[in-house]
Amino acid sequence: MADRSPREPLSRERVLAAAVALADAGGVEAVTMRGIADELGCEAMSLYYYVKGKAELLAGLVEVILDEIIAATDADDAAAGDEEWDEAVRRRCLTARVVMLRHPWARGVIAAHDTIPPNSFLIYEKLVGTLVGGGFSYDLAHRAIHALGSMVLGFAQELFDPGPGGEDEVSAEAMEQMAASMPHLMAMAEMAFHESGDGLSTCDTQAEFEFTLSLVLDGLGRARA
Amino acid sequence: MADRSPREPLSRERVLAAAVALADAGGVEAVTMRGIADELGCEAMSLYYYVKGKAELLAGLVEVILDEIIAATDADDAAAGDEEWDEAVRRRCLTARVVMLRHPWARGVIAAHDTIPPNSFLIYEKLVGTLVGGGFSYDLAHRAIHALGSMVLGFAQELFDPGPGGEDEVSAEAMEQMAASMPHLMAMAEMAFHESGDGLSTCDTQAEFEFTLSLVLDGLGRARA
DNA sequence: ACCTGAACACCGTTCAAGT
DNA sequence: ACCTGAACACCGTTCAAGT
Repeated sequence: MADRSPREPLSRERVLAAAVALADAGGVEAVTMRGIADELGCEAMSLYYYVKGKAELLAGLVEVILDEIIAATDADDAAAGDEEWDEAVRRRCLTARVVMLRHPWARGVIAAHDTIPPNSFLIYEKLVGTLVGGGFSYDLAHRAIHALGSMVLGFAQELFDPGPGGEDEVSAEAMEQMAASMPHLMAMAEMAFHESGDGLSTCDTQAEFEFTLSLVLDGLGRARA
Repeated sequence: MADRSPREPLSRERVLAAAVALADAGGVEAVTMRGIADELGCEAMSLYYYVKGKAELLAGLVEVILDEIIAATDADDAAAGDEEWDEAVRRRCLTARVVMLRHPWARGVIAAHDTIPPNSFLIYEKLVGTLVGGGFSYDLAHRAIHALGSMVLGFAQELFDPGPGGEDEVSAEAMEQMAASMPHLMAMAEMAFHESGDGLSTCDTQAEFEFTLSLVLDGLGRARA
């Protein structure tokens, strides 16, 4: 699979794209530094100029497929006419699932990855927007995100957990810049902040789990009748 | 971590236990043939006498934590008095979650693993039993299993899919033996068989996904009001 | 039957060196 | 700035050989 074109410049995007192609073809175990290099017609060490290491590369893969989900749902949103909040949410979940099915390896990689992909916030922001627009309180929207995330991605993530890495990587300005473009997430975070006295609260995933569980059990009980 | 006792005989169980210990302490990446051997005070090659390879070892790890879930829920069941179907199911989901939280690495390993762990059928059998006992049709019980599985394990598995491996590994007698001890699963499989004309049907995971999605969305809509 | 030494192919990663 | 050769530590796995 080497020798695509005489001299296409390397780039982080090309590296990630090659990695995705390898994963699609042969699963995660096919994603190897040397394999990617082969695909790109370069040496394995060249990749380190665009990616810090294997871990960052896998994180990059997650972001790529999340971007694919974002692109797909955005296109859908643009094509959609007037719809209720639940119609919109259902539609987005289904197209997200289509993307996930296109990359069967992604489930495992996402589940194994422990830090939150930054671009997932874009998805949440939009989702919370639709929910609040549909009459949801920020509190319920928060629970909804957890419930739906556990369905589509396969588990609920922490939303506001800074993670063990500390506050490096993202500068304060970049953070504020990001926050400015996500009014709904900000409002939601503030909500959570007020409720739990001690600073920026991490999600109570136990409570979220029980909430979703109740949703499902209630629904099953109703379906039984 | 070597040199536990002068001469404890190796065994598949000890190998898996050592692997779990390593994973608990350092994540999946800490699970290495040589690492396990160190833990057990033997050489890496000795492990191949009890485990076919790394893949089978990971499959073994999944079974170990499923066994842990089974043991925990069984103990709970024994301690529980009279309860409605939904109380029992909720309780089991919660204790299953406790086990999953004890082994954070398990989520990724299970999600990455593509074949169905045999002992998961034990869990399903019991679950279907409670549901049917609670007035569920086998059809709805089937959907319930998918919905709950996607919550606890993080995704819905195929239930009757023989998998790409063909019918080796499990002999016909062992299969029948197993089937005899799982009347509810058998009944459910027969149900699915009758509905889809063409042989032993694989699950329509798309339909299951949409069903669970509707459960969640309906529940959210109700919570909003 | 159970375990191991030696050996192989392959991996991620570093670093000094090339252009 | 971008890429690579050489080298290292570490994998999984095989196989013939030990007891």
